[in-house]
Amino acid sequence: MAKAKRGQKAKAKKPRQSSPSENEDGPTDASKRFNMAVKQEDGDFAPQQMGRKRKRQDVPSASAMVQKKTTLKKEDGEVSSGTPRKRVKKEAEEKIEEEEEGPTVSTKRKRTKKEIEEKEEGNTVSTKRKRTKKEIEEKEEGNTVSTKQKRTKKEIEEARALKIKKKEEEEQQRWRWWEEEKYEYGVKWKVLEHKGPWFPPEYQPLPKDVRFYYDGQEVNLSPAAEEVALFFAQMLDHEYTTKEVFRNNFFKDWRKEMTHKERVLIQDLNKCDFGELHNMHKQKVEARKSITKEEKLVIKEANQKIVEEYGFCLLDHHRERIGNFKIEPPSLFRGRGEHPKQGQLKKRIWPEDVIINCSKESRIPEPPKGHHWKEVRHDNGVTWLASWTENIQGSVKYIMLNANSKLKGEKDWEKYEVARRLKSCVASIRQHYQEDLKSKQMATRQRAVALYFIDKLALRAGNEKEEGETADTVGCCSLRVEHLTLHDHLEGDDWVVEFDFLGKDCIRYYNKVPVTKKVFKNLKLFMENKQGGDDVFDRLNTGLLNKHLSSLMPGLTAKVFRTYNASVTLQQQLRELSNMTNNQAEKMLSYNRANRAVAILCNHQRAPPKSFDQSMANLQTKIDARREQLVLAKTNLKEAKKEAKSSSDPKLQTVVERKKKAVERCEEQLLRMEVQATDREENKQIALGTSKLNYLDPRISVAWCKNMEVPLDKIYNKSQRDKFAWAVDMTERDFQF
DNA sequence: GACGCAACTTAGAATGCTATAT
DNA sequence: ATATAGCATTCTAAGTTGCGTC
Repeated sequence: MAKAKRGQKAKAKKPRQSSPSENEDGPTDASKRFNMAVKQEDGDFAPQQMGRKRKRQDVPSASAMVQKKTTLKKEDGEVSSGTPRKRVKKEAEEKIEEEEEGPTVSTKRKRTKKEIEEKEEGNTVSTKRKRTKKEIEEKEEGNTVSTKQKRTKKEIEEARALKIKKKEEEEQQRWRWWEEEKYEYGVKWKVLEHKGPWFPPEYQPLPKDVRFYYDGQEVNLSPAAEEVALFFAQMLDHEYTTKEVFRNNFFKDWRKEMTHKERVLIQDLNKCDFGELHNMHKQKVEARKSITKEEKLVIKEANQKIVEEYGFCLLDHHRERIGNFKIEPPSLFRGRGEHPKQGQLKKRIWPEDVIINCSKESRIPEPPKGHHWKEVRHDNGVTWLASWTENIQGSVKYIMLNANSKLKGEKDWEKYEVARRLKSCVASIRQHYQEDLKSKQMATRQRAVALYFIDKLALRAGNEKEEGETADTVGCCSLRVEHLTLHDHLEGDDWVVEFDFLGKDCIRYYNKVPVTKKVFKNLKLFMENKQGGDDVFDRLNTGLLNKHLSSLMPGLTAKVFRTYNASVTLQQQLRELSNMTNNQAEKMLSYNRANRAVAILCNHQRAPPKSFDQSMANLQTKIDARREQLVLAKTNLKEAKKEAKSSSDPKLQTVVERKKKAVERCEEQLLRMEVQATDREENKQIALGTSKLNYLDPRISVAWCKNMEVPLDKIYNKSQRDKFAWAVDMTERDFQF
């Protein structure tokens, strides 16, 4: 069934071939401009945000990159507050460039202390550590009973020993797969054994006193209908349940789960009263919050048991953690953005739906009692342990290994090696697509412009999507005319392309980019005589693009450019921003700034935290209070000065000094808080984690830590260190991406 | 070369946990 | 002792890519 795809290439009107003269740019400013950009560093064409744009921030009239990329999501007709906010943001950013350390210092300091303690005392349970700390204090005060002291000392020692032992054990157990020879192509493992996935518990019907009403009348729902009703009731506080599409999809699927009788009765969602179900759920959540320590421990231990049993597998004689060993429980589908399928029932997965993959000679996992697997296969050409087909999109879901596993790590390493290979040939590739901008073939020109965007702006490839199956999002190749606005001149720049579209996860990409004359002219040509809904690149798709790329360099695809430009940007920014003479907090600041530059380049955003406005307001009241305090301190100082002048008492002079100090301290604190506020505002919508985890070659960071003498755990937490163990182990300080 | 699907990476939101502030 | 903030972890949706098929 060939469903209509948005922007059918065949339908799009064929743009006429341009005459050569029309596109002959000649050695104009355009090419000079481009060359300038190309010349960034090591002959690298620095990506737009960090290269050209960032530089231009210094020019007063130029607006900062951050502000250009307005980050609001386009949802529910929420209008992105473009300009007014931008101004604020720009000032904010400039300040941060100088002062960001305020908040960073404080949080970092805290962590440092904590971590030092961890190091010294061993990886003890927090309660233990707390007690120890307390007791040390008591000891210092000389208030403690001697027996207690002794125990404390002993405890500390024991804990320390335990930690060291544990660390050693961990190190010893770590599979140093990166020192082993790789398997032949296509072979992912030789032996794979596991227990199969963990299944969520079956539905437990509600107690009788929790009732559902239809049209004011109590209805005793069948278990199947009740389960689905509860999914909806649990979400009542969520915005989803107010959306028309969500409600309709839910209601339609819910009715499918009803008995005939129920279906006849329940015809209108608006007449459904889920109040008691909703309240029960809320109470449960509350109850969970206020349980005792003991109960918490019991739950924790039960969870640990599950992890112990199902959370690991044996891969080629090494115990490896599984990333997602739990079968996804049934629920209402929560698509991102305006997803046409939001609210549909995501059905319960039974063992009968699940395919198991393991080695022949291993112990085959046992299906839950009374059930059987859909299939057991032994395919060592794939990495998954189990899979099932999900009912919303009909796509396959997999159970795979954790990021710290060999299978994932090796692939990750490979990814960065491919990106590094791109580094050595990126110059010629750029030259190549510059040439292609003048091609007689429309398809070639389109490919060249698309590549230019992918390289310069780190856009994703942009596959075609089936209309009506997913939210309407695009990437580079699937850009439509309505997503671009061409400006011959804009804000002092020539040939500016204004991008405004929803990308992956319905994250808005908004950017105004000065491009070369050739690119600009080509775009005009591509968009000529087209409607807003037509594809800009009607002769291009990701397959064609990637085919071309792989002919330029083995393994090269569109997404390699993202990895490459992200990593290169990090390295360059680190070199530019960090300084050995800085203190640790300042070094951390430069690292985070470099990281942030990449996040901006890759357009990694998050929704502002729920409590954002509140915590912002709290901070503001603190600032106001401090400000008042400062005024008071200043008047006090004046008074003191006056008195000191009119009297010859030398004591008064010291009073003046003291008051002066107080004013200074107050000013300092005020500044720090203001910077913190600015920083928080700035980071409101920027997510650093994704780039750190997926785009930045960890060896750059490891080498930086070594060179800067910053402990690695300042930039990578435990799981990140585990994921990047290969890089931590092999990277020397002279590593260059 | 278009298409569909399998397999895998990348993504932000939701939730959980812990240290710190009150 | 409790509330809160902020980071870590979990969850699963949403991308990219390659391959087989016609």
